[in-house]
Amino acid sequence: MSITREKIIEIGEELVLTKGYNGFSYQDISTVLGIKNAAVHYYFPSKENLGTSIIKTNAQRFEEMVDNMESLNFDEWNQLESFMKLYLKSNRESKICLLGSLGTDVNTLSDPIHQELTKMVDRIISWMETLLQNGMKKGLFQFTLPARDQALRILALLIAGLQLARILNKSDFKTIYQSILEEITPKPQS
Amino acid sequence: MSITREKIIEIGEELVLTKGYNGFSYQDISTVLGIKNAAVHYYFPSKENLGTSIIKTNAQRFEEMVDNMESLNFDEWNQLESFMKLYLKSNRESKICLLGSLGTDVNTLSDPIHQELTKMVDRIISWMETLLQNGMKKGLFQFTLPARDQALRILALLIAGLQLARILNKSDFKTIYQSILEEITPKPQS
DNA sequence: GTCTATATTCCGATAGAC
DNA sequence: GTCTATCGGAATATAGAC
Repeated sequence: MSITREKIIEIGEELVLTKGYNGFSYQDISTVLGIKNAAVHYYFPSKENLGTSIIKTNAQRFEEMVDNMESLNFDEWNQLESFMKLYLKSNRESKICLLGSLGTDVNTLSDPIHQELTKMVDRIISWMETLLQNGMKKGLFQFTLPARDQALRILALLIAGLQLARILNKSDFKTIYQSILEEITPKPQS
Repeated sequence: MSITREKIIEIGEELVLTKGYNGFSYQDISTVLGIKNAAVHYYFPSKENLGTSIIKTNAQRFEEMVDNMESLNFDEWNQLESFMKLYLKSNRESKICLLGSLGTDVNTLSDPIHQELTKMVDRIISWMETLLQNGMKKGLFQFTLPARDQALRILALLIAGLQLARILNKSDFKTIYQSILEEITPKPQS
């Protein structure tokens, strides 16, 4: 796997998270690398190829993280918190979430990239659903909704939290972040 | 105020909500109106002018709705539900929220439009904060967070709910919608 | 005041050089 | 295999016709 190819994906992802899929061009990428924009087309013939690769790379990173946490025997609480900390990092860097960014542009995306996006969201939701379910059985979490609905809520709060924080203030994301943890923290019996 | 001008804003808003700010062109608008794209520049010299007008029109509509609900003596619960029903309608029409759409593209927007966006989000949050505060005093709502934090959460859930629903399924927004109402519904003492 | 013809820049993409 | 010169078209925008 070429190093240039990897850098293109990396820069492309950064651009999707900062300027949006329709807000950047091959030029933006090639300038950073000091090459002509057409050179990017060698690695990714169309922007659709690049977009798909960005999502796939991101999805793969997610799977590796999950595998890692499993092999390190992270409990459900720590797994969820590790996932959420990715969003804390994005907030610090004024980036938004890949899912929220592409969610805005979804109607302008071709089928392959659209499908890849749907697949990734499905995967994350179902991962979190299982995590919440198992964590609740152990008493690590407490919530009343069906686990999938609770997962939907958490993901939605993270996604729009980053968007709102970029418009308003970074601290607003931290507020939302904290409220998520409180939402699922087991309450002592009264 | 010219009728063409109003139609341009209307079509422009629709396009921001379906394809994103960087996902449509003056051509898209002029084609619908059966004129040349340059005619749109007569009304809005630059896309920045159009973008600003779209936000201002939207913000004005919000203020009119609030005024209306006040004069009709809507209680806080009905006011919040009316606001949220706007999102139900957007979900049916597969549109996302203006705030979420522009939140993705915010780094590509020029200062005037960026400021207009910030102003509108600030206004909505503080409106909802007051609403929640007053409604809680009357016993219409129940929540433990500071009112502004609770408002942030509700807005975030609505914004990302629409984005996720467009990627996954319309019914996922309804799930989130319902969960918001449950989140702030007063619980009977046990 | 309203719109069109036209300019300019930039985009994604191809053909071909090295 | 890697990259550049270049194309066709679309984007925003101006100057000027009616």
